[in-house]
Amino acid sequence: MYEPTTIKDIAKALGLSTSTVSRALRDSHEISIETKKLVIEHADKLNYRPNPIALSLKERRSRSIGVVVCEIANNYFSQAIDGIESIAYSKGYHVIITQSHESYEREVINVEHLASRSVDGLLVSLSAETEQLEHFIKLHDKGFPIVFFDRITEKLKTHTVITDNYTSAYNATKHLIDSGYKKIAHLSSATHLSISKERLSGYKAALHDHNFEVNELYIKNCNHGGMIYKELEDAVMNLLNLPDRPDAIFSAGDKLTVSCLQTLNSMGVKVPDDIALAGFANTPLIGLLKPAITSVKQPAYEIGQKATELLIKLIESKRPVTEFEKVVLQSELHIRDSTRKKIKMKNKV
Amino acid sequence: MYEPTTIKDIAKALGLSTSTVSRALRDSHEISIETKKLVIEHADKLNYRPNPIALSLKERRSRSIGVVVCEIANNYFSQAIDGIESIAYSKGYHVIITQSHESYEREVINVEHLASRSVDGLLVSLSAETEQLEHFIKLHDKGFPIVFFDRITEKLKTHTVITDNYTSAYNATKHLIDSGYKKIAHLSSATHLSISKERLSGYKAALHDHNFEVNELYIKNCNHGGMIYKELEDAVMNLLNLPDRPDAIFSAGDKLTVSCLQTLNSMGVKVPDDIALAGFANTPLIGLLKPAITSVKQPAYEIGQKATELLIKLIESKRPVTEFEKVVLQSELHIRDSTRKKIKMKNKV
DNA sequence: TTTTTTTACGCAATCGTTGCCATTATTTAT
DNA sequence: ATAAATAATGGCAACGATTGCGTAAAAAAA
Repeated sequence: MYEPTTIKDIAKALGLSTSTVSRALRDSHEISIETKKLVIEHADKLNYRPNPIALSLKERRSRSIGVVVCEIANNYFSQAIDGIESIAYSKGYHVIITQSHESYEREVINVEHLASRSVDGLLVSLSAETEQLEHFIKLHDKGFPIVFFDRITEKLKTHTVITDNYTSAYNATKHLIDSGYKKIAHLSSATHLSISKERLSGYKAALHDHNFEVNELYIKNCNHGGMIYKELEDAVMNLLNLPDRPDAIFSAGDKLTVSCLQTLNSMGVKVPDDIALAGFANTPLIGLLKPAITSVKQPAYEIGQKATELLIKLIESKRPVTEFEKVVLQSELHIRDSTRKKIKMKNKV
Repeated sequence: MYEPTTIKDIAKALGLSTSTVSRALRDSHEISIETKKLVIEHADKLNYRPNPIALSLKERRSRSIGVVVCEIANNYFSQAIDGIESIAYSKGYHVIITQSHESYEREVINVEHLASRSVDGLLVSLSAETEQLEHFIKLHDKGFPIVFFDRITEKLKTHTVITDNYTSAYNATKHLIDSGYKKIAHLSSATHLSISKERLSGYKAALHDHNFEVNELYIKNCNHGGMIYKELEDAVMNLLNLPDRPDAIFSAGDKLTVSCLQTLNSMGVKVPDDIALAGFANTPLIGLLKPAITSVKQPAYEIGQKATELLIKLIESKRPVTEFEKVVLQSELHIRDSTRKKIKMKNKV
């Protein structure tokens, strides 16, 4: 029912060949000025737009890049996507966004669809469920351009862009220590994710450097990355019911941090008086919460930009690339009410 | 550099014609079982995937739908997109998401790119800047399937899906009145948007039904839909500096509601004691804010689903559709601290 | 005037896939 | 034994746009 104008329609209407029309539209020097004018006028009148599908088929590229993230509702990712778009559009690429919803299966489906030629390259942040990487390796081995950001993997040699998770976690933990908290718990996402590992080691290092013991009971992982509220709630409950209850929680993700506060609030646990809370979070609302939460804010926009620049470089490179960059950007620690200094009971201990 | 397997590769390797291979893969009855087995095995080995671009070119459809919203960082829209995806995937369609960032120009670019054949239909929520609708009318006149949701227009005859904005606004305003507030201001998005108009009339109707005068000084519009913080801040400031300062604000959008609270907080204005606040908002964080905000929660997920169902029906219809639906879904009013009952000073007035 | 150059265009192949028709070989009916 | 039917496959065109090559006519040079 909907029939866009093609080059053929113009050719037929003007009694020319399709090649002439094509060349006239591309302003070739071997077409007379009068014919060009005629063709362009007619194309305008018929509102002609070249069919990008036909072009893709011919040029074997679509000038678009695919994005695979777990959830666009997460502010970290929506900011990253804004960064991705800013670079992509400026270089003439379109952006196709897909969500894995932390599901391995969905990730595979999205990747396969995007890659099978509708997209020139992929920007990926792995889902919490993903442990198998075959779907990426298959493509990567054939030279298909992929750049990982945020949740990356070492199993493929390619560009990666991340926040300095180690330092970010170290600083947040150190801040809790400096504020007088002694029993600091750590709430994180799926154990096998790169971000979880890096943040965990930053947390441990800070404890270690300040002569604190690492208590394994204080470390809780949510394997669904907070997608399942119950899982998070159980983890928090578990921490609260510990015989030696922690006096602070350092959480390692947007969703975790917010849900953690929600659980604490709903249980009537006062933050920071009963328990302090600091965590990774990119929500602009974080400062408006009750209480305002001390947060690690990642440079999501810049991460998206950098990842896209690297991807486009990969796509447009004439020869196979063998040298890969690992870009590490710094985060900002925003100190707010949820980690207010603990009043030290100096003479009581 | 990246060369996917084609039907030709299989044909050559097996000494068959491309047609035979094609038919074997589609399990045609006119291909012998042995040949089929041979072809399928080889296709598996070479990890063959049909090229969707070639298919699109041939079938003149891409089995994908385009989405144009102002901002995915807005929870209303990310929830709507989840609804869109749920239906689209179940019917075998892919979803391409684009953002207008409330810019008319960007909207036009996105629409033209999506429509010029990379997409079978469009789901649209208009940008705050959009007043001209030529870019949609051109397509619509040619029979290109478009469904509007949320910010709709009457200038095109097509399916639309919205929240009952009138009733939602009416109820929120009524709630403020019932809670004892007398001077209720209204903060809204660009005046020409359908949502603004409908919400404004609901607000006015509630005032009218309770014998309140409509004070035009109490009605503020942000023509950039809250994208520019300064604009919103000025509007709020303006309300606060009015000689007869309002005692409540009813705001008409996710971003507006939250930014309004932010401005009030930063100015040291107490909510609800100095001024009450109720507004449209779909952020799950709304209840965690300080104070928790009374909110109109729209059925964003369902709106996305319904709009997608209608669009796919349009796409797959054999004959031109002339009867269009206007689906109106109800919202939920969640009453929270920000509109706590005003203590009536009975004998003092 | 004849030869060479230039101008301006058309033809056909290409990208990957499928649909239609033709062709061959084999089987069945007469 | 011959005609007809069936099975299994190949060949070609088409989808829309681009492009190298070929060529006619016109213009320029000899």
